[in-house]
Amino acid sequence: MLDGQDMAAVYVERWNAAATAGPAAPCPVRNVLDKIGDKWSMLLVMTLAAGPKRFNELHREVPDISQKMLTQTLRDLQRDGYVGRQVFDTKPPSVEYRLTPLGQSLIVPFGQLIEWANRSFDKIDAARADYDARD
Amino acid sequence: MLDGQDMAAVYVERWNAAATAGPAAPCPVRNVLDKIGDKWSMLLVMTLAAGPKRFNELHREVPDISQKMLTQTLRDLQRDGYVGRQVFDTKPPSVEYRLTPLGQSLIVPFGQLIEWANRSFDKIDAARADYDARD
DNA sequence: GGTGAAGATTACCTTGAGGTAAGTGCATGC
DNA sequence: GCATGCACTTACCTCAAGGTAATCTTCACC
Repeated sequence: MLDGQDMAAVYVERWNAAATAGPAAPCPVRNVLDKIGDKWSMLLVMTLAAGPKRFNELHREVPDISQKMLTQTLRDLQRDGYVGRQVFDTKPPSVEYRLTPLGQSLIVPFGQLIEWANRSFDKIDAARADYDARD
Repeated sequence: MLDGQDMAAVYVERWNAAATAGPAAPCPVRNVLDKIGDKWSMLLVMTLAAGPKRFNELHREVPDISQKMLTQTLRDLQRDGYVGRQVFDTKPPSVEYRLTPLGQSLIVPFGQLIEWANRSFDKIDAARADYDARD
């Protein structure tokens, strides 16, 4: 297990390597961070963590997402191998989405981050109030 | 320690709580995710993990960032309590940025994510090639 | 008196993520 | 025959993140 400094070095190094290699060779870290940073990917992954769901079922559980973004985010997650899509030949055809093993494995480190966020939010909030109080 | 399902439940629940409470009550997770997802915050945090640095020193180590974004990202990180800013009364005045204990504590869960990303990129890449091969 | 470094700030512009709203094809229920 | 549900697709629009480039102030050096 790496410590903080080594981790930082690996990250910065990889990043710079990708930057000098041009946009054709994307940084693995940036790649994952883009998914994590976008508005819906991780919410869908976490929603699917409870088990496989169908399109409209997902839409009901995450009501704020538009159909367009639900389709698009699901496609992206599928392309990257985080979720699998299975069409059942019923009438009307139904489609089921479920996490792949890769998608499930993301939940572990992402979960650590969630825990950190929940633990630390008080401090962040206090820091903000403090900062804003000094003009 | 929570397992995947519980983690998911906490995340989705918090998210929904924040959504129904309106934009006035932001989700702690989204809050942290926004920093992690933006283009420069985590790169600066990781660069500062190696030790305190001055403004132009940071600019030299992260050459792709514009002065504007360096200033702005540093301000945001400072406001949230991730980094501290110390002005030395030399001539010309020099300014030093360093991680706070809160900022240092972020490196742990974030580092797990970096390791996951590096470990998993081959699979993601393979999944993409596979997906793209099927039109 | 001109140049350069440090640490910014400002005005302006581009790009793309995401939202809105409408439409599609097919089937069942009333 | 009309409405409704499912799983999308398409066209259009908005807004904010981020980039570019110029400018500022203070001091030291030559």
